[in-house]
Amino acid sequence: MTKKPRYSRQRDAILEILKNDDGHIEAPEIHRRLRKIHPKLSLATVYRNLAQLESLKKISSIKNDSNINFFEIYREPHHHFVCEKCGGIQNLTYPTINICTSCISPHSNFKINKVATTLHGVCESCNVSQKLLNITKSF
Amino acid sequence: MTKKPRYSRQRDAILEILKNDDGHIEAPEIHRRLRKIHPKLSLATVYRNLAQLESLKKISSIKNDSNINFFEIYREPHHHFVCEKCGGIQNLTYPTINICTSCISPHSNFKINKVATTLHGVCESCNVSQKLLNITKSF
DNA sequence: AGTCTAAATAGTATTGATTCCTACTTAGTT
DNA sequence: AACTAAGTAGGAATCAATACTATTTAGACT
Repeated sequence: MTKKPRYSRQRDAILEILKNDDGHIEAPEIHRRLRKIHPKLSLATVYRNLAQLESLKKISSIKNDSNINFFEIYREPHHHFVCEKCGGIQNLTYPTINICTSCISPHSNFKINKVATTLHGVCESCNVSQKLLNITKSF
Repeated sequence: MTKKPRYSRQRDAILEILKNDDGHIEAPEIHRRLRKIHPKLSLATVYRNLAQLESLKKISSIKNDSNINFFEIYREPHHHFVCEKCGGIQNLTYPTINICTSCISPHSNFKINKVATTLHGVCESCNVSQKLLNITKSF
């Protein structure tokens, strides 16, 4: 149905960055990294290709609480942890829970494309530095 | 710890709107509705109070795929359905699954504040109108 | 290996929800 | 009644993301 997109060096490089990173990266960070090799790469190109790659299911995206979009290479469904302090995102490595598709069945005319379970809170490193700060304050 | 905020007619009116609506409302829509009674109400005031009410756990918010924030009166934890077409949000009325807190236990230094499960797809009314459109096209 | 064209890009302008800023108003305490 | 810290109105600023436009290029077809 959807035609295979034409090759582009830029898109390839963007995908390569995401393949070789096990974290979640923002578009401007991808842009920054690639500028070292492709000095003329435009940020708009990064955004356009990320959107295209996502619609091709080669990558996936998740937003933190500040609405900033983070990208990762496509992986089997999993959950995310979003830090409210630093805005960072981490994958949670425990079995996915496939609960929703059956539960939604009463709403038979809905079309479900994605089930996302996201935990919001304070990540390990922010939590530790918060504790240290509290100790300091108590003096 | 946190001091009780001073009374404000505006904040009260915002909370009242949300109490009397079982859906999910955007800030500008709340602003629009209240302007009829409070013609001088500022949109910034609406946003500021919504943020405050949320931190007091009196309301909760959820973003659709276009990053638009929707607000509802605080209810027991439940899941949401976000429509990719119209951007609308609906509550899913089936038991919440409390899976995550135990699964996250290996990450003992994390602080978990919220577990959000959100389904993304096409809602009933958008799905129906899509089907009608396809029938029309086939002529 | 040259021509053609739709897709992709670079660079910049624009958008739009949300937040910031500042002078003014007001709840509620003394 | 005066005081003051919290709240407000109105408009400016922010900033991630998208739109726009002239230029470049993948890759198909002679």
